[in-house]
Amino acid sequence: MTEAEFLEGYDPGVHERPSVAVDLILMSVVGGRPAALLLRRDEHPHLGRWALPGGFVAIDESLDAAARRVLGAKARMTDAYVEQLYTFGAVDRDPRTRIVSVAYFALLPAARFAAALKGAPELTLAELVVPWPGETGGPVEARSADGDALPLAFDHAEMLGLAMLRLRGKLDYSGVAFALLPELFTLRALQDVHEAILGVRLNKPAFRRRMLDTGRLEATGERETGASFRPAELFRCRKTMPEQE
Amino acid sequence: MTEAEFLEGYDPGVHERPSVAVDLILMSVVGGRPAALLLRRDEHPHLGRWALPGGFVAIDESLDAAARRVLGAKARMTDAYVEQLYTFGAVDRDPRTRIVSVAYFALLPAARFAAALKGAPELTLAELVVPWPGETGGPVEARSADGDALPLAFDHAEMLGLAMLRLRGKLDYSGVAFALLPELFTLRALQDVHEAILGVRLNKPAFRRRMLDTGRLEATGERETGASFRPAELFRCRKTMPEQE
DNA sequence: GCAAAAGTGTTAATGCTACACCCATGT
DNA sequence: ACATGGGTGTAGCATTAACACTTTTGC
Repeated sequence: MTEAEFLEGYDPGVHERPSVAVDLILMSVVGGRPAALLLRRDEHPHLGRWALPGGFVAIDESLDAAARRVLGAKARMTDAYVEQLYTFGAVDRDPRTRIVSVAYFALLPAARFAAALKGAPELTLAELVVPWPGETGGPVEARSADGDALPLAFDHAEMLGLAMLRLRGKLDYSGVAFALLPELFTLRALQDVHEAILGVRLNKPAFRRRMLDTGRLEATGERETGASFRPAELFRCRKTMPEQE
Repeated sequence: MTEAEFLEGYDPGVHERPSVAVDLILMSVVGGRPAALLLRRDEHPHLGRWALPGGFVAIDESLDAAARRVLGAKARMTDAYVEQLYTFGAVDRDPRTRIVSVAYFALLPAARFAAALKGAPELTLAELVVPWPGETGGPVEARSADGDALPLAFDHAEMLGLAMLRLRGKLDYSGVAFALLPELFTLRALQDVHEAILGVRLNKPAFRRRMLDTGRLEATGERETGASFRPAELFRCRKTMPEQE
């Protein structure tokens, strides 16, 4: 029997299958703090709690494609830095039925974050309360702009915690920071992003030199405008795609 | 309507669902080289090629539990360091039907690796051919002890590549190296593991000091036996579980 | 001129590399 | 005694942290 003949007669069987979903952690740094976009659940289960945007994976759709589809449908976004984070598969993580969820994070510059909020008013900006320092990747709390706690649905607090941990880990060797900044940015803005994610204050001269020495930055000669003091030079990330993993 | 009433009446629906599987990368360092255990496929598809041990996730079984079940069933192993690696979800990754596969890796000391091979003779030891240096986490080739190429089934070469990359990344901050060594080990053995995974030669005195300074090692006072030269001291990893992620 | 933040130079501390050397064991 | 690898000390080099300082803009 050839492989083609085998496939012809293959019966996928009837064992019960879990549903497969993707959940999207739309992240940015807003006002010097890490933030994510959440949806208020208006149905059971976890009615009234806050959840990550997500959706089921179609049978003819790859996981990555599903993540991008959700990005477009829920946040009206096309291009963004998207990366798979972790797959959550506890049996009772969703009380309705068995759902295995592949968590992705998408990194957005603050401006496009705000635009997404405008274009999709059902989304809410949540500031992430990360237990600095020495955090372990455990659950992270969310808080509204007013400071109110936003109780999270399902295992989404764990997802946010893991996303923060991954981000921290990749910060200094993989251009993720640039995905959180506009095309042109100042070194100060880059430092702010690093400080927000790491949760520590960094030394300015050391940080500048470290960044410039990586060779990933390209000076534009342009200057920031609008400040009432010396305008900072604008840089651009050299065209090396932030490599996966 | 309360949440309980909602769940009572919930209909999981009839949308077509992918199968969910786990694949297990059983890794060790054997003879100074990274190695994994593979199974020869004796059925279509990919008949005659080499595959990672795996299995479908049952409807009432968490992903982690499925990985441990496969570990026990295919390798007659109970305790090992097991960690989720990545989830592979391309539509056509398996020609039979849509299968989303969650890859895990399990790290074993060389001795238990050999024991697994004995207890499960259908397994084959494969040496991993990693393109040093500057590898990107791309596909990795496997080779038998005799040096013959072992063509891999499905996307398992990508899984092996990603496992090597992850291992490399976690080596210096997360006790993964200790999971590849027996309970008691010499500093030379620890260095051999590091060199095998990183693919570079390390400086002996610097490596010793770096390891001792971490505080993760505990001197036992015991000595290695059987060598025809000065016996090395045996160390133990201090009881801090190798932290996840 | 003053305030505020950009940007630069200089020094100190730290960690790593390389090499040399001594130590302990079996033959 | 010697060969072999374990183990330690020291000096040189590179990277990084910390501080002080100069520069440039708006008011």
